[in-house]
Formats: sequence, structure tokens, C-alpha cells
Amino acid sequence: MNCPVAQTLEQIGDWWTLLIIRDALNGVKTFTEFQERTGIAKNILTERLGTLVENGIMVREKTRPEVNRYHYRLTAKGEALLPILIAIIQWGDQWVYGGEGPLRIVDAKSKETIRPLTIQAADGRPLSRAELRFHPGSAATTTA
Amino acid sequence: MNCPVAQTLEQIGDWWTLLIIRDALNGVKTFTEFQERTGIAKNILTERLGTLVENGIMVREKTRPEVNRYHYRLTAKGEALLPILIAIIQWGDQWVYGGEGPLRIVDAKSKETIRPLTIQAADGRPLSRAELRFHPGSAATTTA
DNA sequence: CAGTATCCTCGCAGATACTG
DNA sequence: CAGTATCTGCGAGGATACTG
Repeated sequence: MNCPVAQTLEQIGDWWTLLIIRDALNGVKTFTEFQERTGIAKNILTERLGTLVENGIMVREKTRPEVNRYHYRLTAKGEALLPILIAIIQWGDQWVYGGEGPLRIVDAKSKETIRPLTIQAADGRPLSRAELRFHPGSAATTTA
Repeated sequence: MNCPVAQTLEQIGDWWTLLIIRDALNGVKTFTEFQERTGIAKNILTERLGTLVENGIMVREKTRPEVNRYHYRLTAKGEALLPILIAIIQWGDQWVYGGEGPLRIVDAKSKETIRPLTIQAADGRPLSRAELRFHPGSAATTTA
């Protein structure tokens, strides 16, 4: 499917994959720590991490040259997933937890909760749903 | 899992579900049109639409009182998924298509492409990844 | 610790046929 | 048109045991 939604889902659309990325953004680095936090089976975790590395979303690095310990770290492509995660967290917080969710994302300095993501025109003006269009083809996002 | 990411994925984390929402945001309304656009099997589509309605993301309405034709429409909860979709589209466009993707999201008035989503502090100042913290527990997004 | 290597199952997706 | 109903498979995901 020639659609950025489908293509993105191809790389991160899997349940476990997004949870791995969530944990990575929270500073998790090692295989075992990912495994304990997500509760995923080891073979599945191996495969998911492998795919993430293949897709250039994470890299696998030795912690020290002579020991078999590894860190998984997000690449720039992986870090760029942050807005997706934020959007997901904010939606879940509002619509599942009614604004009282267990997780806040805060400004490190002021400790204040960050704003809901807003959609902005090229000049910075906020746009509502109705002011947006998908191109090309008003109802032709999709497929081929 | 008591985590807004997991909870959100519970409701929209499925491959087909997000594609349905993508199409709904593009104005698709009827069962058959969803089916043709996504290529999903009918029984699966039935189930997915049913779940979306159960979860309050879409509603099913008769087009006219006496005929068995229906429209599926996004609720406010469903429309609120827009930032997630936008974030996904923008990521796919940049990191899969290298900025030359097949889909642009434009300001209906000016026809200009909208900005990449930015993360903002309470005062509107844009925040980088490093300036964010997840609370509570620096590395404790997660679970229970 | 950081994985492989197997085995097993069950549930989801697909296909097809049918209905108001 | 807008679905239900049924069958069927296959493959992702889990559990467990093993390894450098």
C-alpha cells in the first residue's frame, strides 16, 4: 500500500513494538530490561528488536568491547517517533482515563505538563479538523 | 496494563482499525466503501466497526429512517485521533518516503502544507526531546 | 546476561455462501 | 446494499529448555 499510514504501521504498527519504543524513550536499554518491563516472550523480543534495528529505528551496541553486553538505543529516526507517542499518550489520557491518567509528560525545567499537540498552518496559526485537507484527491488518501 | 499507550493501543492498535480511521477522516462513510478501500474481508470489517462503535470512536446511523443504509461517523473521541494520524503521516512521509510521500496534509484555505507537529511547554515554547520528562518515575512510564 | 532453538496452540484473517 | 454465518489454515505469539 502506497500510503504513509500503512508504511508507518508496517514499521511500528505492532503492539509490542510500540511498547518497546515507549520504554526506550524512557531510558530502557538492555534486552533483559525490555523483557521484564513489557513481559514479552524472549523469542518475540529478539525478533522485534531485530526488526527495529533492520529498519534503522534502533541500534545495537556493545557496552564494552570485550563483554557480551549490549545496549539498544534509538536512532534519529527512532527519536522522531516521539510525537506519535505523545499523541497516543495524550489521547489515552483524555479519552480513556478522562484526564486523570497515570502518566504525565512534563517540561523538565518548569515541571509543568506539556500542551496537547496542535496542528498548525505554515504561518503557525492553529488549524481545526475542518480546515484541513488531504491531498491529492479529497477522499483519496489511500492505497494505490 | 495501566499505561495510556497500552490502553490506546487496545482501542486502535490494530492494523485495520487505524486504516479504517484514516479513511473515515477522509470522508468515507459506508460499509461497502470501507471494504473496497481497505480491501479487508467483510466479516473482519464488521467486527472492527463493531468494536469502534462499542468503544465510542464511531457511531452507526441510518441514512434515512425507513431504509437499511447506514453511515459510520467519527465521534468527538474519534476525531480526537487526528493528531495521532497526522503524526504517523508526517513520520512516514519523512522517514519512509524521504519527504516525497504521496500524501500531503494542507491548510484548506492557503493550500500550504501544514507544519510538523511540535511539542510545546505550557507557555507555548517548543520543547526538544531532552527537555521532556515522563512522570511519575523517570523510567517508570509503564505497567503497574 | 543475552540471547537461540523448538514445540505447541489458538485465534485471527481470509474465503465463501447466504439473508433481509 | 449491508451485513451474518461457517469453515478452515497458518502463523504469530507464548512457554520452556538450552547456550556462549
